Amino acid sequence: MPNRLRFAPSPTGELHVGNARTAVFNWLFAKKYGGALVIRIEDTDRARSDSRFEELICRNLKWLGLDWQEGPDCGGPFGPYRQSSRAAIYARHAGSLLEKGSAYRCFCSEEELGRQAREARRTGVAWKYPGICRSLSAGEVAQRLKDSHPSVIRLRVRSGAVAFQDLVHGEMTFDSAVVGDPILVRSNGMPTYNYAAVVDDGSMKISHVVRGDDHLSNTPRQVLIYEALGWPLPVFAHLSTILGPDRTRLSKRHGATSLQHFRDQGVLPEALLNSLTLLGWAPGEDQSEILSPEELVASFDIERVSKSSAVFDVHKLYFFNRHYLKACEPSRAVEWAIAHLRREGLLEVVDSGVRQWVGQVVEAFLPGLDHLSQIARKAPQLWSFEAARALQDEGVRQVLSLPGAAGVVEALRNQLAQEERDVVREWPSIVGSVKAASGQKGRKLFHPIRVALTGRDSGPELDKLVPIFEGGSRLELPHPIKDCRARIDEFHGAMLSQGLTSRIH
RNA sequence: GGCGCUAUGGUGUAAUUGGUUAACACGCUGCCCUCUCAAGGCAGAGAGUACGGGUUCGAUCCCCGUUAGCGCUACCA
Repeated sequence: MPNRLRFAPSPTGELHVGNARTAVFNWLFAKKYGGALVIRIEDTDRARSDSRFEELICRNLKWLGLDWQEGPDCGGPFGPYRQSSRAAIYARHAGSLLEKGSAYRCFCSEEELGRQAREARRTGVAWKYPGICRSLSAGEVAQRLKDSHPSVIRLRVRSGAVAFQDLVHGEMTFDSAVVGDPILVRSNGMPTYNYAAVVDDGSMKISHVVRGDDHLSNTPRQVLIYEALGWPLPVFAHLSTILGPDRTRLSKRHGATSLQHFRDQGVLPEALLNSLTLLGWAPGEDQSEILSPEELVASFDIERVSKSSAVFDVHKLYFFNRHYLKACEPSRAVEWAIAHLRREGLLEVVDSGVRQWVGQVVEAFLPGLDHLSQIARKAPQLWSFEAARALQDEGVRQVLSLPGAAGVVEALRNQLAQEERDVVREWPSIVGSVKAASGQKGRKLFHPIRVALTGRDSGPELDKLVPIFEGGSRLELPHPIKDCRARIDEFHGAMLSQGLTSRIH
């Protein structure tokens, strides 16, 4: 029964899909059994670490919907939760390991060992630390220390088999003979990853270590450290790697993979969560893949997690996002759209009228949007209606070449010329009159109307578009919206100047 | 070089853990609906389970090899 889980990111970059999935699995596993999740920041590599990333990572995890009980932001009984502030703890345990003889000081030079390793590699021979300093006497050690020889602390690896339990790979066994005595503490006093991770997981009483399978080969080394420390072993679960479409490890090269990016795009957190959970895991046969956070927690089973690597497919994420976008409370999408349109400079002062209007826009354009930031792009007919340019469009020209099309445009213009008509309320009757005057119906009626009013041959229903045009035109917007009369006049004028109405009469 | 992990349609996964016409979702194609696109509904194409050997009456499933990809083999994490 898991009672303490952990997610331990390095603050060396933004949180991307692969790491986020590890966090999600930890969270789901903890949630499912009522365990605690702790966030620990692995910043022993000072050169690459940046606290800016730490903050960003936590913010993005929260946005995703995850929560944790202990961490750098909220403290907890096993802190501190940043490795950079735990130096004393690592030093203390290293000291006792040294005292027990489970570890020893090594004065071998980094350059010399590196040379040997490279040489061995070149000649195709297996190489591990030969144990030169293993049997230095206490006196020798003291003397070299006094002469301030740089030294590292190494674990004295015992011989024999090393075994541990892995929830996704099963029982794992390695031969300790293949691992050279690993360095625990570097010559600059900083702990190495394997050592710090063990000291932290052990002292934080982590019961289940759920992490990427790039650590699988490190685990025997870590198990040996647990043993030396005399600590009980946690249960492990090594998760497969997440790959990009080209089947290489997901990275910046694949572009948009950070959570922040998807968040900025207007992807809903529940969609990302759903999509991330399906990377290497699937619900039972009879269950839908569309699962709310609560359902995910209930269904998740870490022992059903796949052992093989998974390609992250952004199309499937968008599929989930379209679904959740349609299902979510409209006001959520509207508020998001308002914020986005503001960033784009298409909105300034937002009063209730504007809010209501954006609501209409969202309702009309939402079906078919992968994510909300597409809204301005998918609705160009609102802000950029240019009749002259529209007439260059192949699709538009095709519509206008329909027999009677020019007559429809003409009739619509005549109808709208009547100033007293309320375009929105009387739209059905306006269409009726155009129908009567032009003698066209069905697509031959609606297509020319659509083209004349929107400049495009496709888009949401005219019944939805007309109120958006009319309403939008009365709003104070940085980029004014043209109303139907302005549109038809401009379009008709452009047709005239291009000689497209000459054959009507 | 050594050690380890992995391998089911294009993608993610299923297959009561040896008996199925190998299932579902995304994507793709087509049809219906419809003023158009999208949405929605319906249908279809697409794998014989990396390859080769075993074991078995029978292997996606068990065993052994091979190949490929990946990881570790660092005073990176």
